[in-house]
Amino acid sequence: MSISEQIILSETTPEDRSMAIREALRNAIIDRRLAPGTKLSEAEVGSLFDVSRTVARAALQMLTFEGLVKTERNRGAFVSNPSPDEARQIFASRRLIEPGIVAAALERITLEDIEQFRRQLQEEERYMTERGPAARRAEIKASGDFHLMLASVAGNAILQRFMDELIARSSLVIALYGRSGVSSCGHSEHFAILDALQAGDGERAAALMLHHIDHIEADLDLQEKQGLGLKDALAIG
Amino acid sequence: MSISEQIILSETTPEDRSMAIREALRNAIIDRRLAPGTKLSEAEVGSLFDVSRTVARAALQMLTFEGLVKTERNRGAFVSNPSPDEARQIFASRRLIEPGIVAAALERITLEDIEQFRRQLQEEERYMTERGPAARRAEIKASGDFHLMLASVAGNAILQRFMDELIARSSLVIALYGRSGVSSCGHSEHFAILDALQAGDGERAAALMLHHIDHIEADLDLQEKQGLGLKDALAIG
DNA sequence: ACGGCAAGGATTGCATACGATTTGCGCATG
DNA sequence: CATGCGCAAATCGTATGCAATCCTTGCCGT
Repeated sequence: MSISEQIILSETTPEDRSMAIREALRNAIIDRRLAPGTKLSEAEVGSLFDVSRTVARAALQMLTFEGLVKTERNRGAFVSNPSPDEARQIFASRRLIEPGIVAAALERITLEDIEQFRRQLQEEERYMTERGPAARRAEIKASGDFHLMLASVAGNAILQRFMDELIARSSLVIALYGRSGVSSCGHSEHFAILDALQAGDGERAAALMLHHIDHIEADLDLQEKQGLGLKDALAIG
Repeated sequence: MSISEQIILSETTPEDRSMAIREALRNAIIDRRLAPGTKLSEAEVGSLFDVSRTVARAALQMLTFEGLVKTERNRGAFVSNPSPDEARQIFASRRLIEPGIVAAALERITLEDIEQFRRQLQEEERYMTERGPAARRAEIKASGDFHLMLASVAGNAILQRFMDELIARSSLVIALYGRSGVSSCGHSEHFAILDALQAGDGERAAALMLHHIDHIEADLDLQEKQGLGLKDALAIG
């Protein structure tokens, strides 16, 4: 493990430290500071955050439930390395859910919300001008945030939680299989969706969202890359 | 807590006992053997299943993630008492997801699957003839199983997990707010959906599924019945 | 008589200790 | 030199102990 920053979470939440650790690890994973396959030993996580294994374990359990880490009995927890097939399932799920989210959001969104969204998107535009892995990570994160904000105004806590998981895993997949400037096209599409919402055209907004997801997935290179070594050896041998 | 049967899970799974406990509690909750609001103390659960608080706690954590129990810090875990609003969100989510599941299932379902489904449905019919709370619980459970089986043939593990949660919470809601013979109409609708699937008519199957969900929700009496026991006592006294 | 308050009990939150299981390495041996 | 066996290190799974927190309830002052 190589989290450069020893994150101080003493001040953040006096309660539920495992939640804070989950959040920190979650961010590290979807930012790709923790590479897929990285081992997350309970003791290591615990010492990094200066807590006992008990609470570290709880955090890892939560992440396992979210599908961001895979736990093998008596072996440990590892950052999830989603297969292309898993990636396809993730996007299939999003295609199913997000149009509905858009429709629900249309019912409840206010002008203030839309203003807020626009400010957020303009904020993101700054990252697009920059290059480098840090900027790319910020892009991926911000792009996901748009979808999450949309889910939050939809007013359905359950769907919001589903989206939380889907976006997190999508970020992981994009970081793994992403090809190029995902966001350059994705960004304008976010604006287009907002426009449709503002115009009250749910039909169009949903269609745009579908296209948007298609574009994101189309930009991926979903090839079986390094089949865990074992499969490579078997296939080659 | 009053789980009559002290379930023996020593033989079931030599590994991951917390998972077995989760399963047992889960069944008890959706079968309504554990009433909403029931306190699930770590020590009590632990002693019931003859494990330490640690593993009991893990099981409760998982159930909390699924939304079947609500945990209050420093207070304990309680069987979830879904509000009418939560119930509406659950069914809204199902309306969003299940038609997509039907469509996906259509692509992959085999004749054997359909045969299996029919056998299952006929099996359920036995329960319908009986009366009493036990039969009602069995009905609710079986009715949910149909949807879960459908999700499993859809071939999307993520959606399947979402449905797992939605069905579990639906069962809880139906047990809480259900009015009458949910299944009498629901059952025939299951057959109708199967017929549409066998005919390869995804359009119709999805529409039938939507109607089916509508019917289930329509049969609920979604009034704020926040008794909490206190008000019960007051009303009676 | 009523409202605030403090002591007591119960329960969770967390840390640590111990046993179980797996992995990897070294050594003996063919 | 290759191979198989066995031991040791590491890590997880689980139990239990202690401290912190919250609720209850009885008490006292007003």
